[in-house]
Amino acid sequence: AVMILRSRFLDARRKRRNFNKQATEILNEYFYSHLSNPYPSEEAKEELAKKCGITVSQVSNWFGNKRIRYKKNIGKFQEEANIYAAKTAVTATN
Amino acid sequence: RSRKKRKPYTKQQIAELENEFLLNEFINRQKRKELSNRLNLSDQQVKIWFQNRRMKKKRVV
DNA sequence: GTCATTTATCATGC
DNA sequence: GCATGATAAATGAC
Repeated sequence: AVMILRSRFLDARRKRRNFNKQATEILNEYFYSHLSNPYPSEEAKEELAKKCGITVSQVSNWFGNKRIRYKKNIGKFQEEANIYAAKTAVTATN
Repeated sequence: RSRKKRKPYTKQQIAELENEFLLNEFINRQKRKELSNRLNLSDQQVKIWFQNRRMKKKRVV
């Protein structure tokens, strides 16, 4: 019983903290501009990690969660998809 | 062929798997069979558990 | 065998 | 009360 409690306490990686708004923006921009193939290469992950101020593993976690949750309920993310689609469209014209 | 649903193992099962992992990170067929039999897990499940466990160990930096 | 994934579950934030 | 990030089973490429 003590071991169980200790193992859970040591599992501090699970003490989650939300990413800041800027990092989420960057990740979403990449995701929705690569919606047909949302699998960033190792180099792309490192670049995203650097921009967002997080680790490569955290980038992988974010894309893993995003892909499955988007696939499971596309309707819920429709509004969000439109926002970033418009955003990338604007930057493309500039 | 449908994907098998992920089912978390019990504390008892994990405790015994971890204990065996301390002895040797690579389990042989013999021990694997006896361990899977004792824990009511398939031979494949024990094999996969050790693979994932080695990845987890590597991940801790 | 490793290793990037998929999927469900867990733990926390708010 | 769900959203979100991290972890635990399970699959598949290689």
